[in-house]
Amino acid sequence: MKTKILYVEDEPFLGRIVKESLESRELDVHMVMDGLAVLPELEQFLPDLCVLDVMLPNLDGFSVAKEIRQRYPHLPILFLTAKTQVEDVVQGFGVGGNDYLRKPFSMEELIVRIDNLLRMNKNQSFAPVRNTQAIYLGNYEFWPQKFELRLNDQTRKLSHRENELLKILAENRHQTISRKDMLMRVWGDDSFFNSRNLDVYITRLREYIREDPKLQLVTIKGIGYHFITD
Amino acid sequence: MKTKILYVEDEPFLGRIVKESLESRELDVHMVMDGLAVLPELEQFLPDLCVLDVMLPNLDGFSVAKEIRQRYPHLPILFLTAKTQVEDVVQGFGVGGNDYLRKPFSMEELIVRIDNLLRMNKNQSFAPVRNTQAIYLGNYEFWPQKFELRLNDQTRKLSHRENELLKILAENRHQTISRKDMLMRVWGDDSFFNSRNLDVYITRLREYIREDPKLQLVTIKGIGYHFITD
DNA sequence: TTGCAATAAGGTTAAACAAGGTTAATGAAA
DNA sequence: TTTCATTAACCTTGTTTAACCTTATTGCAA
Repeated sequence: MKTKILYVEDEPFLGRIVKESLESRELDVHMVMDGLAVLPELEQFLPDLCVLDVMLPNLDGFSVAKEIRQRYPHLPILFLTAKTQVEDVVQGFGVGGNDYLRKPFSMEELIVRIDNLLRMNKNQSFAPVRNTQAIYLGNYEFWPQKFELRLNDQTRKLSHRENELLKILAENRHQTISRKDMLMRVWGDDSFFNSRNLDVYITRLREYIREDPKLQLVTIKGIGYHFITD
Repeated sequence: MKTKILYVEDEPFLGRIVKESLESRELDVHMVMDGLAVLPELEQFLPDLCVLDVMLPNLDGFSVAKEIRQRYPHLPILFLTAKTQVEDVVQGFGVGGNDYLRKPFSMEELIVRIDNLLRMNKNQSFAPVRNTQAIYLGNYEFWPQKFELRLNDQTRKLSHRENELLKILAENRHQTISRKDMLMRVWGDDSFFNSRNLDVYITRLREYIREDPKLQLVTIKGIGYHFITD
């Protein structure tokens, strides 16, 4: 499957050139022209990387990045902007950006920077969970697109929330994941009630993975969880 | 423990300014002025990140980067150079660089870019304990990724704080570790209450390792602790 | 130099508190 | 009307705070 780029740009001219240029490098590019359209598209498309223009109608690129970062802590974000002031760069990294390229830029440079971010991120997250492949968790097979968790020849159907949560845990196994990240990605906010909700789902997932004692969902009180799979 | 930066720069003037500026941000900076001196220093110092000037005497920055990359696949490398041609940028990423900043640059921008690389790399660097499996402490086995401390066939689950603290002690066994370092790494600050907190956890860890009299957690009053494991 | 406070640092234990675990009941949607 | 998500109630555990005790270090007088 091709690497997927979500490209947010409101200048149609520049947009088309960049999009085509990236596509000619075997990247699957979706372009969005409005800040408000980014999050819905993101959830649909599940890209491997975002390229964001900063000046956008309705919702500026920095705000968009903040929202993205809340839900997807490891998704690489590259800003592409005419703002050349150092304060803008600082702000860009401050809201969770991972690179910042000033306009005008050369396509070559954009490409090597994209490649670099993808390379750095490869072992992180996100990317693993997508296509029709299974994720192996101890003796279990987890099929996130099918909402299924298998052990030998038993298959358990997962609900939407169960599936989302297990996906996040699986993507981030062997790292500590904050409760906040989980809440933002599964529920979209981290209010008190959703927080107790998360506890309920953690209990349920622990029950589902109980058959393999190698799988451990360790609580880190006050912080989050740590999923151990071997 | 401070984050360590290896800075390779042959212009003494610029070098001093950048070094001091980074040090004022609580980074531990070693500066090297010759391409050939980089690898030995690297192995000694084991930095968390390298900042490389490209034009160097004896061995240029790109070649140095290639060597570094061979040995340390995940160590972040940031190029800092007067070369502004796109081909140079492409080459920089091609040899394994992770960011490329053109001279003249602002200190602010360098700092946010360094922070960004460190943040992105957090979970896969080559720091001493992270990639290790078990750490053997006398008759005990300590599995920091699993939050487990084993003796023969008994396994004790450690809490987050217990685990962090034992990790620091284990990493620094046979050296004196200051209370301040421990507090900063486990609690993030060294206020009075956390300080008493540390005492409580030290007591607890002493109880956990009591079965092997070779293990001694020696108090050095007014300074810190010294963990003896044989 | 010895001996003896005085003080500060840390040790130990238990209580208080907050975070999360568990289970069941309620509510909403298909 | 069954399934899933949410809310609620009650329980367990880790972390922090507090109180009291022990040990090292310091300063000073004999």
